[in-house]
Amino acid sequence: MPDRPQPPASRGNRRRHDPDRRERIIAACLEVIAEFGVAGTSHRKVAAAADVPLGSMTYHFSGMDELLHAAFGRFATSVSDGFDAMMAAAEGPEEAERIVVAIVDDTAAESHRFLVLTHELYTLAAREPAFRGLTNAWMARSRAALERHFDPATARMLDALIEGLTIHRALDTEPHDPAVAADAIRRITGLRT
Amino acid sequence: MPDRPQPPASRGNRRRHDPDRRERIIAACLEVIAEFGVAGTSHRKVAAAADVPLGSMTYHFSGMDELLHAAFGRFATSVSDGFDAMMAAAEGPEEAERIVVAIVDDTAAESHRFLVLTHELYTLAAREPAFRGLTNAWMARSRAALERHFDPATARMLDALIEGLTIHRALDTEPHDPAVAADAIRRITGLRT
DNA sequence: GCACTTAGTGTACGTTCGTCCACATGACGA
DNA sequence: TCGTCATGTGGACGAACGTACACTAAGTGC
Repeated sequence: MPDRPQPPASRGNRRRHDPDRRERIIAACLEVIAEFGVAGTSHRKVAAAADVPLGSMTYHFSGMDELLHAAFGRFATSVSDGFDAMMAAAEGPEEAERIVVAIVDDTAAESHRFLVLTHELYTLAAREPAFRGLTNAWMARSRAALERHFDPATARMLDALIEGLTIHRALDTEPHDPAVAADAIRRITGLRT
Repeated sequence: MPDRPQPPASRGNRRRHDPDRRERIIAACLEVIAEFGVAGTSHRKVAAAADVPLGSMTYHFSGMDELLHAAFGRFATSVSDGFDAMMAAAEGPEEAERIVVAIVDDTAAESHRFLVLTHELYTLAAREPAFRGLTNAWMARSRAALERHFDPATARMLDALIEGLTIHRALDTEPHDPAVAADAIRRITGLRT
């Protein structure tokens, strides 16, 4: 039998020292943004999602902006990592092109979460220069990854095209002919696969 | 000497019947969104910007969603109108291509407002299907405008490319070589100007 | 000019928000 | 074991929010 009164079981026996706390908050923040948008994100919702006390929010982050910055930084980095790894795995321009086509198809079809988070970030970056660093770094890494297989100018064009194709595919409710995207990419790369 | 107390002069002697009121609210709403984002838009801010009483908000619009829908509808329509007019003015694919290149250059350089509002709309559409109708109609009109000069498949590709180029140009802080965008567009159209 | 309808408004309510700070708690050297 | 310190917390506070509704003002037929 414990000699101190137990904290309410529902809150759980939170250990005081929790080294992953900050990371958990960031992860929870991304989930909240994905569900409610930046517009609907609040310290309270994030705290609830991460199962941490409200006070932890201002303890770990100076304010909403810092939290958003950290969350989107993590998001952009992880997406960049994934893209870079895929490009690194390709063994030549032809295979790289095939992978790019697959990415455009898959992104549009599957990942709603990715789409929402990306746009929330772009929207933030469009208005507040403080978030431009994030998008800049992301774009720079995308281009660098593409430059493994294409010349710099083509890499830039491809990067922009991927962006536009992904957006239009995702937002359009009518079904798309996948061949159109593949053809567009081929016209940019100039490869005759 | 008036027998009734005057309303405060600062608020002005608002006429009761004001047929443009709804439109003024919509216009003010767009300005608020451009400045504070959807996240920072409230009935109160819009009412202040439009110089109408708070009660007018719920009188003219059932809620924030309806207001946003009306505002973005107006925005998308006006942008579509502009683009369509420009395409209609072009006298052949070569001129159309030149105009498209100019649009990409200008949009990135000048219109911060356009960029912000566009992304706010996309973000909304990405999360809430209720706003997809707006983006769908917008995209459909863009494609139709391009189809004045290009075949349907090329028009789709061009539309997506314009999107991507505009975004990347606007968000990138490093200066861009305009020739890259022009070259990308040429690769898609296949024209040898 | 009066009675009645319609259009529009001011305000108060309950909710949710971010921030703050007095305090509780675990870590740790003596 | 105890005292001290840094870490972390709970709850209170004022500001801002959307909504609802009793009301005023303008329009309209007589």
